[in-house]
Amino acid sequence: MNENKNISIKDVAKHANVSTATVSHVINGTRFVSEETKRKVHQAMDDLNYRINSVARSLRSRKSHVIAFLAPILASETSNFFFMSVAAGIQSVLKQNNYHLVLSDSHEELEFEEDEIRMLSSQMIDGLIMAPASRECDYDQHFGDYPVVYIDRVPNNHQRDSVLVDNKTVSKEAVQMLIGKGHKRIAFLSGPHTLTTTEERYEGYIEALTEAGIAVDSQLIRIGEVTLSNGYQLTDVLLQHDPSAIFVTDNVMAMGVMSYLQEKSIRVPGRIAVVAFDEFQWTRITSPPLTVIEQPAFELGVKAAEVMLERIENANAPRQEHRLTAKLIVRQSS
Amino acid sequence: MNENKNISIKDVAKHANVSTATVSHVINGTRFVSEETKRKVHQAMDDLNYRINSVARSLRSRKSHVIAFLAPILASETSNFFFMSVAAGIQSVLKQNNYHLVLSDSHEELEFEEDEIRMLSSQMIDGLIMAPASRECDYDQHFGDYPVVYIDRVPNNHQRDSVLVDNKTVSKEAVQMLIGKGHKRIAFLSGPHTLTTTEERYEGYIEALTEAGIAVDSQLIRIGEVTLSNGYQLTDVLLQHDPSAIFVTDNVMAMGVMSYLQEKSIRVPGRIAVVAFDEFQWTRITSPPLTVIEQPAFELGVKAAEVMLERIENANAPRQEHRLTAKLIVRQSS
DNA sequence: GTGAAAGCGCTAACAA
DNA sequence: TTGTTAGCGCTTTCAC
Repeated sequence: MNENKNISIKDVAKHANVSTATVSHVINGTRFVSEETKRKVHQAMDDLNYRINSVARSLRSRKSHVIAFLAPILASETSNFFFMSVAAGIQSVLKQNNYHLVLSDSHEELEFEEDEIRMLSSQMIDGLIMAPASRECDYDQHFGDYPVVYIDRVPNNHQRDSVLVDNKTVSKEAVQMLIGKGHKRIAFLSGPHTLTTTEERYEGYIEALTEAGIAVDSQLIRIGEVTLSNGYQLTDVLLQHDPSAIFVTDNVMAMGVMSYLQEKSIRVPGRIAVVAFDEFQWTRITSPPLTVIEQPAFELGVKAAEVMLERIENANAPRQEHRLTAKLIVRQSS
Repeated sequence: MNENKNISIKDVAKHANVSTATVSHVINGTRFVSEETKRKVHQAMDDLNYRINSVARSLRSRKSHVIAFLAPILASETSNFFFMSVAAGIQSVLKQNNYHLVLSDSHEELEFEEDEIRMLSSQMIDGLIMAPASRECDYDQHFGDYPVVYIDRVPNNHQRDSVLVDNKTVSKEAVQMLIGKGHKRIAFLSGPHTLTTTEERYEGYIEALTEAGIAVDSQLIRIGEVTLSNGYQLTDVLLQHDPSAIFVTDNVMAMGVMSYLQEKSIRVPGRIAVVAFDEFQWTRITSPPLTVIEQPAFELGVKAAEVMLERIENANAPRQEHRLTAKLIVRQSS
């Protein structure tokens, strides 16, 4: 296929009349080499079309300069965009620091996730950034000897660095905004509380109500599988309890909500106001455009990568937990 | 962090009182080992919590069992979902065959792409599946000594396997459907023809018109940057030329179209019909729900992975070009 | 300023 | 049925 068959550092050394050590040092800048020798080596590398074999390099140096990102990126069209933005953020700082990113999918399922961790652990990675699929799992027993940074969510009782969104604060803010507009019966629609994120959003909702002296009505709280059709059905159920607003903590469910309201010609926000999580392009073209909470996905990735690199530098630095602020974007649906 | 410091095959061998060769063969099933010995070896591996070092394994065996997928996965929230579905398809067959998938982002930019190819080529991959960002580039000079399968699009004059969507046929079908409903002035809105996909869709459009004896009106054809706002603006321009239908070959532009029509309260399909590319969940919740062309993204990935594995098996098999059929989903917008 | 050589953890040819 | 050992391509210590 290509003439770059098996050109090794040895061939380059021979061609340039130097030792392999010198070639290696030229490549890595790890010790002084005279200009003249450098020139010869570069010449030889060009002539032979030499490409470093980073597998051999990793084996010897015990560093791969590869960071893995494990998240439910293939799971659904919504979660995948959030995590892809996170990935883009991670990538941007890794690239600057000469690290590489490997994306790995967890399917949001524990079993898949463990498989991937096993695989990654044997591939020699220098670090793992992950959005755990479960709070309950004891991940530590699966990890290899590399730093781990949790992103977006964390498992219970973990001892690692983490970079999270301040879900509670922004959820509270959103609900308070609704309360400020006179809403008293505010429904809460979300996926199961198996993730710390969902739980935190719930807490924000409860706190806003409580502080405003509004009684929490369990009829207005619905938890269910995160699908469009489930959002649709639960909206139907919720409407029987006469809410004047719905706070949906998931984007896909929000589509279900909107499709229900549209189909039944229920006026938004006249009859019912809607606030949803996540800013996607489609939230601007619903009728009316949606009020949403925009999560700093890219920045989450940037921060996580920064934390990772710091951790690699200094294994003993104190543990960090970062909370990034999300932004409420008020549009016509509320 | 973890007690699995440096357990090698050697430690296992010592612990089990066998040779490293035996351990290796137990792991890989590459030659007969007595049950008794196998048991001892497994025992030792468990005791020591041994994990294979696949870097060493790759170095020695010159196979990594890793396939890379290079595509514009981080570029935009739309393209990314298409390619993530492709990735899921690839993943599903690789997993069954004990291969691993590494996702790599091209940003839809040649420079990024070359960077990634360079990096991948030094990482010892067994194959590369890619959606080239450009038709013009001579990719072959960048590739290493592994098979390459093009997916979704191909560069000019390539000599590789490819797995593509039958864009022309389905586009033609869509336009014919519009013609069948009496439309004569059908607008065509797309991104630049730098990708084979866009070009093929254009050909389908032209062919449908021509065969129906409808003159092609260049005023009804608009090419532009693939963004929501550009879709919005070009719709405004197009409407000055009185089309009764719009065929948009890109999903993000379609959002722009819909947002314009909605904002100006233009009836769909009464005043203007809309057909767009790609089936996303949001296309079901626009008013009215969109008629779209659904690409077999997952199947594309499956096929590409299959072709790749065949190619790895047999480097000299004849070159394959596969065309998968896309599906027109007629909903209320047309 | 540069070279020789050991060895990372594994696989596989050869030997027994 | 199993063991011995060379060597994959690189980095890095030690020596000069």
